[in-house]
Amino acid sequence: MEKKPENCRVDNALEIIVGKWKPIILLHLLQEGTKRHGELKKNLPDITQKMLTKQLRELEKEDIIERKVYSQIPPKVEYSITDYGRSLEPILDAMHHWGTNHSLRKSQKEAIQNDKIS
Amino acid sequence: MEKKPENCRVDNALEIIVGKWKPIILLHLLQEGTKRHGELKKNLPDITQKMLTKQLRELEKEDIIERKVYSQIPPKVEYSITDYGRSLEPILDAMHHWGTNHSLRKSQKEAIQNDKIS
DNA sequence: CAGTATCCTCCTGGATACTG
DNA sequence: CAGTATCCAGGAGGATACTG
Repeated sequence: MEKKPENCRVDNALEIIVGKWKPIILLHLLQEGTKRHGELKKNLPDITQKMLTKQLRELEKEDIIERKVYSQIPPKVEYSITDYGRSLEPILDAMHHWGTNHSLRKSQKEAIQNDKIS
Repeated sequence: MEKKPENCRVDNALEIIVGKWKPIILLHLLQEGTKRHGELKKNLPDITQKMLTKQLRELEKEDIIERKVYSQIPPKVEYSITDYGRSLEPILDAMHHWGTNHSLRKSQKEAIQNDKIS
């Protein structure tokens, strides 16, 4: 695996992960297992149905999640992480770890700023 | 560090890294050390000056890189990774690793498709 | 229940020209 | 050399209404 900048493949991973709701959707499926469309919607109160469907479809197209349709009325659709999708977990963990530390750092900086002012 | 989806901090990290040219800029600075504006431009043939400046400014604002200006004519400006920026390396490595494997996987899939057709 | 179908807004990124 | 200043196109994401 070449590490020279010219051979950068970071964007290949970013393409998959980037999307307003993709990381949080992946965390739900990774940590809580299979979920129905409606359950995800309930856990993501601010997402619209259109966006939820769109993000799920994009993840499905890349084999990150699996979509299982039950032909019944009313319809039932279940989403789950694929093995391949699970391979993203170290990346998501690393980002969550860094992100947690980053927000800490930011609030500390702001505290210092406020001290200076007062 | 809570790992429940509701406490997701992945986006905090994504915000910093996402940007058409940020990952590759970071790799250059991480792996080749301090660089002048013009050197980066030369290594990134397709970037416009406006975009290069914009991406660098955004990284600087987050303390990921440092900008050092030499007051002389003609001007000289050097960019380098900060210690804090270096803390992103595990994330970038993980994404590069995953991304390399992902493009391999994709080309294998395409090969299978072509076999089926012919 | 789990979607489509429209319409709309904003923001990212690019082309191009100019400057201390 | 290392930037600004404009102008512009495309796409991501959202609001809302409808449907098998």
